[in-house]
Amino acid sequence: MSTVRTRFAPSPTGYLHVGGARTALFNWLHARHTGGHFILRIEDTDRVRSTDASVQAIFEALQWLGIDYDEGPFYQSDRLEAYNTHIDRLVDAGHAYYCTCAPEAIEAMREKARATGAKPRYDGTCRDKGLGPRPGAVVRLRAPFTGTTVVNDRIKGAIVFANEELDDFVLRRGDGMPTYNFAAVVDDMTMNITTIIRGDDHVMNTPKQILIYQALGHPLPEFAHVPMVLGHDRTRMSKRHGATSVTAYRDMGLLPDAFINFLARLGWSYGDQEFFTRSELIEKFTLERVGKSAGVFDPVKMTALNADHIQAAAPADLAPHLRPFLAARGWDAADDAYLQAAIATLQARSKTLVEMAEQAHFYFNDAIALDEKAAAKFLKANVLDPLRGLRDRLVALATFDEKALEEVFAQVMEQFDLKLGKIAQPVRVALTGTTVSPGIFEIITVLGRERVVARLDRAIDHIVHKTP
RNA sequence: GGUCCCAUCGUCUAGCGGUUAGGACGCCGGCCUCUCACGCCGGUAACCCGGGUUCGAAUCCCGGUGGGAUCACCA
Repeated sequence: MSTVRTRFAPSPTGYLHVGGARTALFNWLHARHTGGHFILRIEDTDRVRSTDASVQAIFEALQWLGIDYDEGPFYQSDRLEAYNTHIDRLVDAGHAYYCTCAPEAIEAMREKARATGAKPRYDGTCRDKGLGPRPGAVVRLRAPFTGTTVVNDRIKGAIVFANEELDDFVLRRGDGMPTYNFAAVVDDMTMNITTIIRGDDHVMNTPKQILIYQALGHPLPEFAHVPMVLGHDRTRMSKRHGATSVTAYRDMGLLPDAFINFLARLGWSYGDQEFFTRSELIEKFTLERVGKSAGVFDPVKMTALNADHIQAAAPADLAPHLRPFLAARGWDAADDAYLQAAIATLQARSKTLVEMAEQAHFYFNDAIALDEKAAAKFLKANVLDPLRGLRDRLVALATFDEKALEEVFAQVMEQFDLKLGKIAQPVRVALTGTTVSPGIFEIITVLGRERVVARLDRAIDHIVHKTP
């Protein structure tokens, strides 16, 4: 059995969107699972809509997703020679022919056909004229009128098309560029692609492509059409459903591993399991377990999965992902050990890296802003002495760890007859400026004695000056 | 409209003739607790409809309905 070869073949006419990312992912997973090769090919035969910025955007998105390729990127625009030699083969063999019909004329014949309820297809005016190459002429496939073409899909099973539904479609445009269907077949053929995994929206192209394979006398690859990703209104996902660009999810603070986990589970399942690491995905992914029906993209569930991944990750692995978000806020996270310690306290309370960065504010801002309401409620004269007592004991503490801290708090609580809640909240406000944060002992330990004492002093000062 | 695909809780899904139809997200209770979270316990909620086949259908077949995709010298 020959080794599996899959490919992702986006057209660079915009950013990489969610559906494309999932197609890329499934191709990649199938290749990695089987020990095959994954190839990247840029389908830029549309000279008008293709842009270099889009190509870069696609690279950037794939890199973030962690989807690497073994061959490529190949550009169809570099391969015109290959398409032309195959066109010549087809014309010489009589499987294709030159056509000089004007686009307007063809549109007119389609209109007419639609009006009479007939199929809007090319009428074959040039089919038997035996025309040779000439400027502006297109090349059409001589397609069969009768019979049937069947797609044996790995996901959907056998799909039968009557050939009379197809017409002599264009293989090469008047400007010499191949059409999508032709270029895709020539490329898949010459790149020895064994398994074509792509979106559902391509099934209607498949019989046309099969006809081309047959005309070229080449064995068929396997096809696997993955169901669509829908928006909340069950229509194909688009801009009006919110963010569709992959990099937008990066910027929202998703972890790439969480994102691919979510994408994989949208359409693919493995029993009751929801959480998959990247290597588990590779190990367990098979086309057999890809479902047949389209699925709605649920950002809430995606975020929940992201929270699970954040919680399961090692702080050291999270740090590089969090850094850009800290930097964007102008915070200095150069101290890696400090950053990781801070992360460890935030993992259970962050659904996204954005949330984590926001909650990390007090770790990276020594000039913390005291929330007005919080200060008014908790930094009052009645806690002045307990805070002072705590401060002095902390300064005197020999070992500054959670165990010692708990003892110190216990002493202060007993001395002033306070419950932990009564002292923890004022301290929390003093250290973070707000009433919400990780556990009080955790943040004291992470912040370290110097910062803690300085902030307690500030709070004490605040009480002294703001309170009558 | 033609052609093609699809159909289990609101959503993602498990199920591949016999299950109290399971899990996850969400939502609602409760517990835990120094705040917020995490976690834990419990609850809510589904087989699109109609015919067959079968001792027995969510599972197989047919029809309907609904949704989606596609009908280019775009990919």
